[in-house]
Amino acid sequence: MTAIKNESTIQENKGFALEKCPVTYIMEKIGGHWKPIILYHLLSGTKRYNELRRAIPAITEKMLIQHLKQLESDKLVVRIAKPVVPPYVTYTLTPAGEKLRKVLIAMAEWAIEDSKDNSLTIYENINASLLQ
Amino acid sequence: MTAIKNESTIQENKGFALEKCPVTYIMEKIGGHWKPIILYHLLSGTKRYNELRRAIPAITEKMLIQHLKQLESDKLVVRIAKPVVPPYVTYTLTPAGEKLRKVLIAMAEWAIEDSKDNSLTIYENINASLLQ
DNA sequence: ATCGATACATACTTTAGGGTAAGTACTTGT
DNA sequence: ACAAGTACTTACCCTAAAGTATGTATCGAT
Repeated sequence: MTAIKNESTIQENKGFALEKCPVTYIMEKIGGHWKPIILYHLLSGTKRYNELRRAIPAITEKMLIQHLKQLESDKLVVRIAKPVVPPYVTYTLTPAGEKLRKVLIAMAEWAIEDSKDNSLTIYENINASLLQ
Repeated sequence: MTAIKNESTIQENKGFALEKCPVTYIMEKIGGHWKPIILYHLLSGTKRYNELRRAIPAITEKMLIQHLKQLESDKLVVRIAKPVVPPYVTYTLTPAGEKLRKVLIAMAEWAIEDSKDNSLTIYENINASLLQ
């Protein structure tokens, strides 16, 4: 109707959000489905490319390498390639990446607790449906 | 939980990942661009729908309501609607949602530190009330 | 009588993320 | 001779997520 959606430039708003909201900031760095998983596996130390692949069987090679490159350009991991054949490439957390440990561990802890609580409520729901 | 048998290798792998990887689990709940931001704003207490809108100017109404509903069905927030006109609807963290405080604060703290190190933008310090 | 405020709903379109499948280069093992 | 292992790269496709733009219900206020 007469309502003119006045969301001026959404880019402007996004800029504003990025300036003021740290959660938005971290989402730009570790958002997406795979990045936290990759980082989580790197918490236990330097890993070769194929070690990561095997540790995360559901990821495709394209996704793995793509996100590794993004993490590298965001200075969260370091890529070290030894000039040998066959290739020997390792990925290691930078100090900034290491500092994500607190975040990732907090995530994992929450997940473990929540999945416990949730399986309880699932059982409750099953019981409830059986009682109807 | 027993994995659902599936012909697809990918689905099987995803099931495996979900079973074994808590980080994957939490990504299913708070993954995506907007959810952590919404949850972060709810840390400071119950908010009306429009309060959230104004707090997150970059989000569209569709995204906001969509994610609020998902968060509700994942038992992370509670929606309470007073039967009045004009509508009065509030969103509050559940106990499970409250437990995300550690995760979200860790995220925010990391973001502030990292952005300083990158000397991009100096953020204002987090609202102290969020840290209690 | 229309307006504005609230809290949504919904049809449509666009975009970005992710998946599939194939190829590359180089060398050791059989 | 050729397969196997390593660490990628690239072209193509498909879907799910996100954005755009509207509509809806109700009431008091102007």
